[in-house]
Amino acid sequence: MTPANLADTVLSAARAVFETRGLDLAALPATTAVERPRNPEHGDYASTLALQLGKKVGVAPRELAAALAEELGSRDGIKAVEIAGPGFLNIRLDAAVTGTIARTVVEAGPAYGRNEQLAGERINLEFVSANPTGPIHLGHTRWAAVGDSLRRILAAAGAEVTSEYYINDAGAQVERFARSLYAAANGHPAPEDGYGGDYIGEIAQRILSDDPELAGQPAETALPVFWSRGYELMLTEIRESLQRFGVHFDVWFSEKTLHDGGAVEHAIEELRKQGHIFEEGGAIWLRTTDFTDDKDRVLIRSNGEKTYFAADAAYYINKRERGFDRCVYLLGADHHGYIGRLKAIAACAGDDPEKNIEILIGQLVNLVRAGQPVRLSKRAGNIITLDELLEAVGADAARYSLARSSTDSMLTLDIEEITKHSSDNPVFYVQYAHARICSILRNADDKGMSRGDTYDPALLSHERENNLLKTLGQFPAVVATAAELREPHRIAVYLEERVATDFHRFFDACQVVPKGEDPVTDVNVARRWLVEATRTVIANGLDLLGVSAPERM
RNA sequence: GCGCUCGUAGCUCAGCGGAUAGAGCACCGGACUUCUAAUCCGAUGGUCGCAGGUUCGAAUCCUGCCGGGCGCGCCA
Repeated sequence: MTPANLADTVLSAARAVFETRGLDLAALPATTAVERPRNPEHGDYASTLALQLGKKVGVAPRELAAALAEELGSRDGIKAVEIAGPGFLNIRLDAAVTGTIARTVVEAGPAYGRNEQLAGERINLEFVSANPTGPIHLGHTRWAAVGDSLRRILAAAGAEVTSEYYINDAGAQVERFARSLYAAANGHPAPEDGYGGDYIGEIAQRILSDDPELAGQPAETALPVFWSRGYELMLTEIRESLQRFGVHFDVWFSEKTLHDGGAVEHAIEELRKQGHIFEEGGAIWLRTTDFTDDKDRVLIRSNGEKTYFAADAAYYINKRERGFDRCVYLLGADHHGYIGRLKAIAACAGDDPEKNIEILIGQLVNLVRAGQPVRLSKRAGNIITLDELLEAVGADAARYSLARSSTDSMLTLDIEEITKHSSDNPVFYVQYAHARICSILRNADDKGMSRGDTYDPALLSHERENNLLKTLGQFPAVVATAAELREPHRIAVYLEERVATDFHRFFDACQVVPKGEDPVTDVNVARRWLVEATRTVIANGLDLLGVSAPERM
């Protein structure tokens, strides 16, 4: 029995009690959950349903709990139900019930943990979207890791997800980039408003090696070439960096195509139809203050130029026209001022800003080494690049470290700590559990100890087997919660503090493969099921984080 | 000034209203002749920033204050 099954049982028992006593069935929630008490004396699972409902229906919580306990106690698989404190229900299960979780997990395999919570939802997930004017750096890296995990998690929850990278290839930034390349190619210092950093020189040299004549040519003819070649080389480099990081984008969306294809004009027409466009001082405005913005925004400046905001609006409308129900934006804390105006775009377009658009804000990341601020990057000038981070710590450690904590909290990564190949490093703690299991399974196979078709779940009765089984049973709920709250770190915390911990403790106390010449017992076989189930959960969980599950370490 | 966000062990961080607030690092003490010791077992370490409020119950929700980070353009 999984926790979800038990929760259903609790709810159905509550319904029975309500019917018997003539209580208001409308007070019952649609779903409930059971929790795992920290204190083992409080049973296998606990429910707070009586506490929550007591007041609603005017029955003392303890009295309601007593009735629920009696009803629940008669259900299959439940050994005992006790009432504690103000009305907690502490539930104990029959010995074999928890043991069946291993079969549930093994049979589901890679699908274990997937759920249908977000089935039917079409989600556009936009993240990173760094300007193609320099390498991906630390500021983007947290979202690369978290965004890609979120993509996997939302998909596991049944959503149809498209991950998207918005390329800001129109406007002044890329022009500055081109001018910087041109200056570097001619041995001049970067323009006042241009880009510094060694990569500018490197890219300029690559362009020159293809076309050495370019250096001497006037800006008029050379700049367009530096623009297009520089853009191409930079974007390729960005794609390759992200690929090395294991981050996948379904769509690379060019801002320029938005302008060239008339999407901005189209968007303004759509917004005009909704009645939120006005003219003032020769400029075209969107009255975002009709909704959640603190000031109105210019779409077309009085000199005829479209603003970046106009492209934002056009992009949002484009996404909706491509059929996405929900447009999710992952932005750094330095962009939190955009929430109001982005939501206002959706509202001005006639959408529901609470449903069709969602903006997630993540705090910034600091890097230190042994407690000291990390030296500045040579390559990017004043920031650390993703490539440098990858070189220093590797993709697995980098992704895990970044995905491990809530994006609400500012994160300080210590390079020294995450490069340690030892127990100091949480990612290895989880990966090691997986490698250990693979080793056990190899040994079992060598001994001809197969899993077979079945096992006796009652034999998995050791306290540490029980804890591990109950932990494995929580995985689908953890995935569902991570998807619902857009919080990938819950997967990492669960793997680390629950699964890997419970597995290592189990391993320490319970022999899986018989020692020496000992015969294979039914207990050994049952444990093999448990170990395979554990391997499945760790592999599935690490996959959601984009971290590898090694078979050997 | 206005707005967003964070404040939990020496450090880095968990804890979507539940029971005695957790983990890793650091520090101290134990456990390997047999499935991986990158592990396990134990000890130390807390006014959950402060003060009120909401309720059976608050680290969690509300208000105020203090402290850190960030943002407030016909810039991109």
